[in-house]
Amino acid sequence: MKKTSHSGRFAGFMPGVSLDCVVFGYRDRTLHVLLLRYPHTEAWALPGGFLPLEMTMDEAVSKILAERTGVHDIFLEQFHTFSGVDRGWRDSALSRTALENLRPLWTDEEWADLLDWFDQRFVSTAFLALVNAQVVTPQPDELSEVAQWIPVGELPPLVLDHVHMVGRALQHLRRQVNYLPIGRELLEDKFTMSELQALYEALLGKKLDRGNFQRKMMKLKILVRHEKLMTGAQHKAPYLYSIDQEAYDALLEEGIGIF
Amino acid sequence: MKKTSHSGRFAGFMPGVSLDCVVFGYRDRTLHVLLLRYPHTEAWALPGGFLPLEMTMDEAVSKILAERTGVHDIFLEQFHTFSGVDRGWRDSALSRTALENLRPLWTDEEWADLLDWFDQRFVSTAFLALVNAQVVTPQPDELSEVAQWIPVGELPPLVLDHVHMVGRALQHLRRQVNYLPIGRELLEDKFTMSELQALYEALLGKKLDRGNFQRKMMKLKILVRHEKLMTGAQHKAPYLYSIDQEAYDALLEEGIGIF
DNA sequence: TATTTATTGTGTCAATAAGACACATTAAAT
DNA sequence: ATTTAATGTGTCTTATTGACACAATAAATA
Repeated sequence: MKKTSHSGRFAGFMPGVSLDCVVFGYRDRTLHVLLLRYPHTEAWALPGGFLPLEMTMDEAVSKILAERTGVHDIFLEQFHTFSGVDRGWRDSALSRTALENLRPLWTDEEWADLLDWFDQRFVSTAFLALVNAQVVTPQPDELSEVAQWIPVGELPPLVLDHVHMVGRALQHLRRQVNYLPIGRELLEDKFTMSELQALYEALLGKKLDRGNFQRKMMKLKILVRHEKLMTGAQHKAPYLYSIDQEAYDALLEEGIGIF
Repeated sequence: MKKTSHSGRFAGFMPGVSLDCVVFGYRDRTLHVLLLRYPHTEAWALPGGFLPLEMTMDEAVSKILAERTGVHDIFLEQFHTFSGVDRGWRDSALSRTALENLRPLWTDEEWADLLDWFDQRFVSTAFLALVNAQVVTPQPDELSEVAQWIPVGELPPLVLDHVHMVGRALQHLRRQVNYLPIGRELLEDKFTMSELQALYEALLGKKLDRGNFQRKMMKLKILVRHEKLMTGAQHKAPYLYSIDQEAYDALLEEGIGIF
């Protein structure tokens, strides 16, 4: 197969093709997104990167996420490919500044190479993932100053069309809820019923009836009840539950409609 | 924005990026796919093409479909981006032959240019559409010998990973049925209830109860009943129905769960 | 003309699910 | 011992689903 025409640092990547990750994390009863901040700016971005010639997107996106944030071994699902005509780093002041602040990291030659690469229009395929934000602590890479969980309701300025990407990812997720029992990836191994309910309420953006929620979840037969959790709070101690992996997988096969 | 490095015939396109259309048509109570056959071969393909630098994918895919098949003004929805490492025309004997049979159409110079272009690895975003196969008659373009409706159950050999694309499109469609009342695009303006039922059965691949189907569709309040259809057959004449556009659009806003 | 045939519109009935809310339980504070 | 706040569970009404029955009817047949 023909080699790309780009040389230097980016010779091994498909030109004009990029990947971005919308990683949702759950913490403090709120849905968060994993964002990177570029040095010396207010410009944040989704973790993303480019497609190596010898990798599929699914392979590449896992690698990119691990390299840029340290987050690894999670399930990423493609949800949309963004192809705006002006999808390029030169297009907005925000992304241009973010790029220029990286200047000190490279030699003149590298910088010219890099500018050339970033001057392209990129078509970007976006992936979606769910993790437990209490357990997963992202680490920024050399390109970013901060890697952080940000509540979806309080998004800072993002480069390119990344705000739009987060919106589409949320929309996709809310539809998914009807097909897949979500929770395993976002919560601790053991959790209370009200924690699970709070998660669904955060995802769906609406209140649910407590009694009905409990009945509905138990009828799925994927929850196992464990010992009670003694929090020290002045009320009845809730049971802890966990997800039965086998039953869960079996349910995924059929697909279900809840809510 | 930086220009692509390709010259000649393909200078105006994003390198390594392509688009494909899975157009489903309904006819004879069977779901069909629109396919093109390349000259002097048994190699069929989905209508596809490349992404012009100045177009979004949504704009480009409509243009491509119109140019390659004459099918225009239909709603195409992106459903997946395929990124196999070996997605290239040189990868399989079938697609290589299909390409070589086009040799007579070009001069030596054009041919070299073309080979160079087709030697790339392509990342392809696939779109999905629904039309009434009785009304829409596809016309092949200069690259293809035949443009034809083929039943989804009888797919011929397809180039690249196009079989896989059709499979994913079908899967996507079956999930969509749960959210959107499909039918408007696939049937005539007026149709009988059993025609509508047959369509759903073709899409879902399973039989549905006649009485319950009728009740369920009527409860959606998007069907308008018209005069009876006198076919001349020896049985009670069925009513004709059509879809109330306003009610239909309103329902799309909310989203529904049926079946 | 009366009867048969194939298909259609609608009705019924039991089983199941959804939504709203009530009530008793319980760990800790008072 | 009583109160408090949250939890587990039950109940009741209303919708929804799935399976099936039955009458209506346009044309063919006798």
